[in-house]
Amino acid sequence: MENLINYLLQFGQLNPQQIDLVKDKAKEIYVKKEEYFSEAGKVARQVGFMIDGIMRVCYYNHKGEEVTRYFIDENNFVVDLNSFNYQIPSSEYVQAITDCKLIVFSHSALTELSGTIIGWDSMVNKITSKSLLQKIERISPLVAEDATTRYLRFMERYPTLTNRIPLSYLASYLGITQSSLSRIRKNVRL
Amino acid sequence: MENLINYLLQFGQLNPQQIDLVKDKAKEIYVKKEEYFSEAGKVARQVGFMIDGIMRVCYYNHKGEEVTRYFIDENNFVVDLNSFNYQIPSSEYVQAITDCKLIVFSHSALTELSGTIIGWDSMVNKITSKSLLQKIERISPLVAEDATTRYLRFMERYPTLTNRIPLSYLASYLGITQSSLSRIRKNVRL
DNA sequence: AATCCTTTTTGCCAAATGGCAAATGTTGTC
DNA sequence: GACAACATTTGCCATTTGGCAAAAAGGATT
Repeated sequence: MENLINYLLQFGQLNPQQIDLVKDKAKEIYVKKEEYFSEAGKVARQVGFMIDGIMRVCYYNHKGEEVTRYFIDENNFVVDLNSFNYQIPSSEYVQAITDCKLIVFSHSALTELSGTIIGWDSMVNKITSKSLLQKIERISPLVAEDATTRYLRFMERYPTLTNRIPLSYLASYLGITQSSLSRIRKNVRL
Repeated sequence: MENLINYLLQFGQLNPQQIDLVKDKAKEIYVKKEEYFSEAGKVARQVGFMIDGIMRVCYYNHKGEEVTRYFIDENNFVVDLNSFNYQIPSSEYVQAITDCKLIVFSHSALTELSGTIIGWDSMVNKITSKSLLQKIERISPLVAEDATTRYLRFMERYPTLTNRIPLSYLASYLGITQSSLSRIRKNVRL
């Protein structure tokens, strides 16, 4: 819980009372490996803050292939924003890659915090835009660089992850086939 | 100006008084083709709402090549968010592709609106996250699909643009070379 | 250890894309 | 119209990546 509070304090001020308000609304949950935090076709009910573990966001493209859009690790929020904000059915899946522990808030809890804490909206604003911009920064270079570079960059960003996730997830994230990734790995090892 | 107000009203309510407040802070400017709306190394001073014209956001990758990250057309906000929000030097360029007319707000103007209009932050929130999500939605498929598909999708999204922008901008946006794009065009024409 | 199942690696060849340079086309200026 | 400057297309060939199927490697269960 302290992790979450520290994270929030980076984006604005909260007095002890307000911190208690936040804590009151928070709930700790666990999501087992392979299970979904939110699913396509359903409304995202909660926003989560990752305490432990890794998740991924994926969808099915027009060819029916599963594509991993991004990975989310500790000390980051995980949420299907479009679905959560407007409480409409989602078009993507958020799935635990490892066993995960997270702190969650329901939609109504956040609405209440927004009404109770002055400056809450501004904090949410900063957190949202920072995290979305980060995602863009991460995806963007994937378009312009060759596959080997993309793989190397991924290893820099998620050094501990590279060998803990299925090859297929990583390949679809990088926009290449499993075999290509396997070959690239071989070359990089040499 | 009406375009802007209508756009804003999609994301929240404003009474006539508040609309006047917004209009008071707004300023109309023109940016000529090829000129920059904001530049790498400088602090983004304003956020703009595109009335007329097209801009692009670009940066230089580690190989020194110019890469177009995205295009912005009419009835959308254009801003280097990271630089503008924190008033820090930017790392990318926002450049007019055609002559542009836009309505702009300074950073301080927005701060004032945030303090004056109840619900303003929440509107900004919605607009920001919607537009960033849209960018992600647009970039994401570029990673997974082949070059021809990317080009066709681009034409669907920006039908009027395809033949008005330099090949090089579009190629770098799609993550391919100019020659490849030229060849793809030829094939598509057939 | 033997079996089954899944994931990863590999081989083979085809298709897509890149790199480079020359040719062609376009635009604006005098 | 002639020219220069710039943008686009094309040819040639090398490199990268994909598609498919078989082999190898790893994991879990009995």
